[in-house]
Amino acid sequence: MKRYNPKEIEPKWQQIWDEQQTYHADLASDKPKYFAMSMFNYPSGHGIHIGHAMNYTISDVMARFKRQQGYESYHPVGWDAFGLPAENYAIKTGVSPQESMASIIPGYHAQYKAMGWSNDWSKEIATCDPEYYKWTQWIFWKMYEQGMVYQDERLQWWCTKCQTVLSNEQVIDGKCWRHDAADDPEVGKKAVKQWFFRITDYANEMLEATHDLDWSEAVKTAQINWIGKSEGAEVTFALANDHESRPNFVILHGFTGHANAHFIPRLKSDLESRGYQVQAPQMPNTDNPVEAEQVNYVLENCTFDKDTVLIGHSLGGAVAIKVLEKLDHPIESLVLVAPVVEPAFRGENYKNENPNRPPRLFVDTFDISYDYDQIVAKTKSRIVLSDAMEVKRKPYLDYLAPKIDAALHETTAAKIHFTSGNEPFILEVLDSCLLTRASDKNITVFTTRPDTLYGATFLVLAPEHELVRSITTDEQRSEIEAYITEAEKKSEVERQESKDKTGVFTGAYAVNPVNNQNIPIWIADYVLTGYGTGAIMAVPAHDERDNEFAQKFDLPITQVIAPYIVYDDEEFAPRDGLDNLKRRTVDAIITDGNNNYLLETEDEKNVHFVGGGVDKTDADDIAALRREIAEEVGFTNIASIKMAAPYNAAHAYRKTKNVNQVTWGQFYEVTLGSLAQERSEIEDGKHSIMWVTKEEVAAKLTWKGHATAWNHYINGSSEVFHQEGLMVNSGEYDGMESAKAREQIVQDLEGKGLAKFVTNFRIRDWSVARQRYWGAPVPIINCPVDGQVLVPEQDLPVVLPELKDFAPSGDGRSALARATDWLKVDCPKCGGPAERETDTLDTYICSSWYFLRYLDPHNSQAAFGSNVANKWMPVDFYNGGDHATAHMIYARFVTRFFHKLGLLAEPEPFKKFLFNGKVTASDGTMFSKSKGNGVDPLEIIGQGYGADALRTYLMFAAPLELWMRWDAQGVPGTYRFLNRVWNLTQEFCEFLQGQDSSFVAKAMKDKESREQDGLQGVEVLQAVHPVIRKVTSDLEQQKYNTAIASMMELTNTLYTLKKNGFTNMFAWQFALESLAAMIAPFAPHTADELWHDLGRTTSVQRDSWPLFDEQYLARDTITLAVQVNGKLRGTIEVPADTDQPASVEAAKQNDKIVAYLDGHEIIKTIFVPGKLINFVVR
RNA sequence: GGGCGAAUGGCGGAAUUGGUAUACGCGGCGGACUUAAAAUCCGCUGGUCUAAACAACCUUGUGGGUUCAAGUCCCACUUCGCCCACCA
Repeated sequence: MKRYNPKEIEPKWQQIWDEQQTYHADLASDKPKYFAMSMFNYPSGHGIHIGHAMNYTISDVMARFKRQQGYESYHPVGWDAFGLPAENYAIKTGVSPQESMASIIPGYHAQYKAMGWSNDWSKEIATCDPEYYKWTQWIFWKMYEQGMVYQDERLQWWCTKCQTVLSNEQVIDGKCWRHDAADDPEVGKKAVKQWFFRITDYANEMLEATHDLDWSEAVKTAQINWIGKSEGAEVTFALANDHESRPNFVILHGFTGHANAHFIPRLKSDLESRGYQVQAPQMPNTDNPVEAEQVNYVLENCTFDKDTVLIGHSLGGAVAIKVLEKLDHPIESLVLVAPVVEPAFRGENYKNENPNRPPRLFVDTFDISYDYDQIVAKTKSRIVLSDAMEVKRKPYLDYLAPKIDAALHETTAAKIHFTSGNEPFILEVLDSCLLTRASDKNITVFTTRPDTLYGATFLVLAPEHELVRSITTDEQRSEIEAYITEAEKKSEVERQESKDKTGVFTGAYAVNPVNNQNIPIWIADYVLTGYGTGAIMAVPAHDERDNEFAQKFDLPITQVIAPYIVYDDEEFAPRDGLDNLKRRTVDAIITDGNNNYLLETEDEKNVHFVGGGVDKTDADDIAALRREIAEEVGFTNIASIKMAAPYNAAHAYRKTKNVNQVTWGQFYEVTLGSLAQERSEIEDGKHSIMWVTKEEVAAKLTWKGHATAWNHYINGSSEVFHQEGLMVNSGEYDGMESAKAREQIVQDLEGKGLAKFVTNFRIRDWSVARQRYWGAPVPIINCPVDGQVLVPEQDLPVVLPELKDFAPSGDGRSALARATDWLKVDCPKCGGPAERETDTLDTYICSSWYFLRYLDPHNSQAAFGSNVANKWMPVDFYNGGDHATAHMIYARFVTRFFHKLGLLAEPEPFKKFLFNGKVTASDGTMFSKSKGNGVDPLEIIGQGYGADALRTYLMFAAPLELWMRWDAQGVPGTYRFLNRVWNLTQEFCEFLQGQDSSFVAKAMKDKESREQDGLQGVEVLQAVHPVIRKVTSDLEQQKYNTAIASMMELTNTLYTLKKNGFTNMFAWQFALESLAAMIAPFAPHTADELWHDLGRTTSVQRDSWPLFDEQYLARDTITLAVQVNGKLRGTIEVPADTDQPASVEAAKQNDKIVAYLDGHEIIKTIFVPGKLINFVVR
C-alpha cells in the first residue's frame, strides 16, 4: 500500500500547480469573485517564521475554500519593501537596500511555495519597485492637488552627533542607536517641518462607517477609540492684566441733563472711592452735532495712556470715538453707555434698515462712519456697549449687537461685551471695566464638561503651549524654563510612566468668563499639547487629575455639581410644605460631642437631620442654620459649626400632587454647647427630637438624601464626583441639571463670543514623510522663486537615486541631500534652478493602497483601473495579527479618498477583517531571536511532517482570534489524522482494484442496481452529509478548529464503518472524495493526491466542494434525554417522527425512569422535540 | 484609570445560543501486531466512594438569583488576558 510521505507528494504537487497555473486568478472571469488576503509581508533576512505561517494560512484556507466552491478566487502576494530596517542595515554594512531586497525576496518565493499557499505569482508586487511607488507618489500628488496636504513643525527626536532626526525605535535608553556609548549625549527634541495628510477631515465619516463594518467588535472598538470623538466646548479665558498697572478713567458726558446730573457724578465718585484716577472733563456745551471743538477740548485737557478706560455716555460716545481716532496709541477699553444709534435718531424703523449696510453709530447729521478695525486696534481689552438707563433703546442694541459682533467676530470675538439693564447699570459698567479688563491675549480651552465652569479654579497649559513664554512673569521665568526643558527631554512613554503630577505656576492669571474671577495659570505635562487646544480649565472638584494636582499644589477646590437623589411618586419625598420650589438648604448634623446625634422626628416616615431653606433675610449659611435649629428643636447654645459633607441635592416630584421640589443642601456638623433646649415653643409643635448613637443613625434616617450625606460624613467622600448631578455654586444655573446646564452655559457664552460647541477628535493628522533614504521620494520641488511646486504628473515617478552612503546628510535631511545630480533640478514653473524635496514617504502610505494595485499590477497609465477595482473591491477577507488600528485607518482613509475622487465605488476596503492571535512559545512568552526559542516552519516541514500537517495544526489548535501556545506534540497529532485519511483512502482504492471492474462500474453508476443489491450505504452517507454541512458553515465563519474536529470525527466514524467492508462502494467513493475535498483547504497536497487516487482527473483545487443532501442529515431514530426534576436519569431511542404523547409514554416505560417516577406524582411534563423530556414530580 | 473579553479535565479547547457538559486533539493507562522498538490498529481516561463495576452524589473561578432546566441569562465578588491610556 502507498505510504503517506509528504516529502514526496508536496514538492510534486507544488510543481504541478506551478506548471498548470492552478492559482492564477482571471480577474475578468464571469465567475463570482472572491478576494482573500493577509497583511503585507515585510521581507527581512530571516525568512518566514511561524507567525507568517499562521497569518497566510488563514487567508489561504478561505481562498481555497471559495475556489473549490466555484468562485474565481484571488490570493495575492507582494512585498512591503521600503522601511527603516533595510536602511539601518545599509548604513551599517554599506549594502544598498536595493541589493538586499533583490537577494532576500527570491528566498521568500521558495518558502511561500513550500507552505503550499495558493498565491497568484503572476501579479506579484513590491513597494520599492518604481512601477509601484510611482503611484504611491501619485497619491501624495493627488492629495496635494486636493488640498489634503500641508506642512507644519513638530518636535522630533534629534541626535546632535548625527545631526539628524531619529524615529522612536532608533532611540534606545535615551540615546541615539548609533551613539549609545557612555560618553555620547542623550538625544533631545527639535522642531522639524513635517508633511501631513488631513486625515482628520475624514474622522467623522470614518467613525460613522465603522459601526456597519463586518469586523469583530473588539477591532471596531479599537478603531472608534483611535478616532476618539468627544463632544464638548471650547471656552475662551481672557488673560487678566498684570496687577502692577491699574486702569484710569476718562468719562465724557452726553447731552441729557438728567444723566449729566446723576450718572456722571455717581460713576465718578464710585470709581474714585475705589481708588482709581478719574477725569471727567466738562466739555464745551454745543448743540448737536458733535464738533471738533469738543474733541479737541478732550484731547487737550485729558491724558490718555495704555491703561485708560474711555467711557462715553450718550452722545459723549461719539466724541469718545473721534478722540480715539486721533490718539496715536491704544487704550485699555472703550465703553459706550447708552449710545445713540442711527435709526433711533432718524426716527426710522430699524427693521427697515438695509441689511447690507454696515452697522454704525450715528449722531445727527454728523455721520461717523467707523473704521471698526481701527477702533479695535486702538482698544487693547474690550469694547463695551451698555444700554444703561433707557430700556426702550434695548431693541436698537439688540439689532446692532449681532451686526457689530459679526463684523468683528473674526479677530475680536472676546472683545465685545454687551450689557443691558436698568438700576444696577453703574455696577455693571464697573464690572465690565474692571473685571473683564484683560490683556489682548486669550487662552482657549477644550472641555467636555462646560457645566463645571464655575468650578474651574485654575488653568493648566501643556508645557509646549505657544503662550507659555509670553505670559510667564519674570519671577517665575527660570522655574518655567527649567520645567519646559525637562518635559521636552522626556518621551511620551516616560511622561506616562510617572503618574505623579508635576507643574509650575506661570505667575499669570486668567479671567473665568462666567464669574469674572481671576484664576492662576499653571503648566503641567499631564496636559497634552496634541489634544484639544493644549490647555485645560482645571475643575479639581470633579476631575481626578485636576483634583490630584490641586491637592498637591494647594489650589482651591470648588464643588459645583452635587450628586442628587430623585424621589419619585411611589416613595416618600421630603416635604416642608412648599411645592414646586427650587432652593438651597442647610442641614445640621447635631451632636453632643459624645457620639450621640440628634434626629428630628415628624412621624415615623420622616426622621431626618434638622435643617431648612436659606432665606433672603439670612445673612449667611451659618445664620440660617442657627435660625433653623432654634426654630425647629430649640437649641441656641452652639459650641462649633463646621462643614460636614459636600453638597447633596434632591429632586422630588409627585405626579398626584403636582409637587416638584429641587433642593441642594450643605451639611454642617453642629456641636451643642449645652443640651438644654432654650426655647420650648418649637415650630408648629409638630417637631420632636430623638438622640441616637452614631451606629443607629443610618438605620433611623428615612430621607435618602440625608442618608447619603451621613455616609459622606462618616466615611468621607474620597472619590471625585464626575457624574451628572445638580448645579450648585454656579450663580444663575444653581439647581439646574448638569446635562442641561452644559448646553445652557455654552449657549449663553456663545452669545458673548466666549464659547462654542466643538467636537474633538483624538486622531491627529497623518505625518506622511520621513527624513530617510529608503522610501518613495516626496514629489515636490522647492523653488526659490515659486516655493513648493508639485513635480508635473507626467514626470512621475521621481526615481530614488542609487547611493553609496545611506547615512542621513547631517543637516537634518536624508541621505538624498547628498545626491547632487538628483537634487538639482529646474523648477517646473519658472525654469530656474531649484532643489528636490529630500523627504521620503511613510511606508504606511505604500501599504494603504496595495490591495488596489494587486488588481491591476501592470497598469502603467493609472494606479489601478476603476472597472477591475469596482468588480473586485472590497477585499472579501482580510486578516493579520498586527496593525489593528493605524494601518487599517490609513487604508480606509486612502480608499475613501479614491471613492471621493470617483475612482472607486466602494468607500471601505475590507468587507471582513479578522484580527487573528499570535503564536507564542509553549511557556507563553514571545518567540524571539535572542532567546533562540523560535520555531522554524521549514524545519517542521523538513522533519517529514510536511506543510499539510503544519497548516492543519495551526488552524486546529485554537480559534483564530485566540493567542496559541506552540505545542511540539501538535503537528504529529494532525499528521496522524492526515495519515488516517490517507490509509483509509488507499485501502478503499485497493479494494476497488480487487473487484470485478464491470461490477464496480455498475455499482458506481447505476442507482437501481445499487438498491437491488443493497449497496446504498446509508450509514456511510448519514455520517458524511452532516459533516459536509458543518464544515461548509464553519469555514464560512472561519471556525476552522471545529471544522477540522468534525472531519476527524468523520474519519473515526468511517474507520468504525470500515469493519463492515467497503461493499457499499458508491457511498464510500462519495465519502472519501468529500473528505479529500474538505481537507483540501488545510492540506492541499494530500488532498490532490488522494483525489487523483480516487480516480479524478481534474484538480481538487477548483470546483470540487461537496454539497450535502438533506435526505441524509436526519437519522431514522433519535435519542431523547429523559430527566426527572431536571436531572438526567436515562435516555430512550425512538423513531425520529415519534410525537409527544408516544415519546412521553415510551419514557415512562423505561426501566430506569420507572424507578424514579414510582411513588411520585407527575405535576408537569416538559417535551422538547428531538431533545428531551423532563418530568417534574413531587 | 478607561474599554473589551475570558475563567470548562493533567493540557489546547468543544457545547447547535437555555435543553444529555467535557466533542476533537494532546498527554496518560491497558491491549493487539512485532524477537524487540518505532509506526499502526483497538479499548479506557472529570472527581468522591470502590479491588473493579453498578448505584449514588459532586463538578464549568466564588457566592447568590431567575427557570421544569443554567457553562450559557441576571446581581455581587475574585482572578487573568488583551487593547487604549494623564484625551480634559
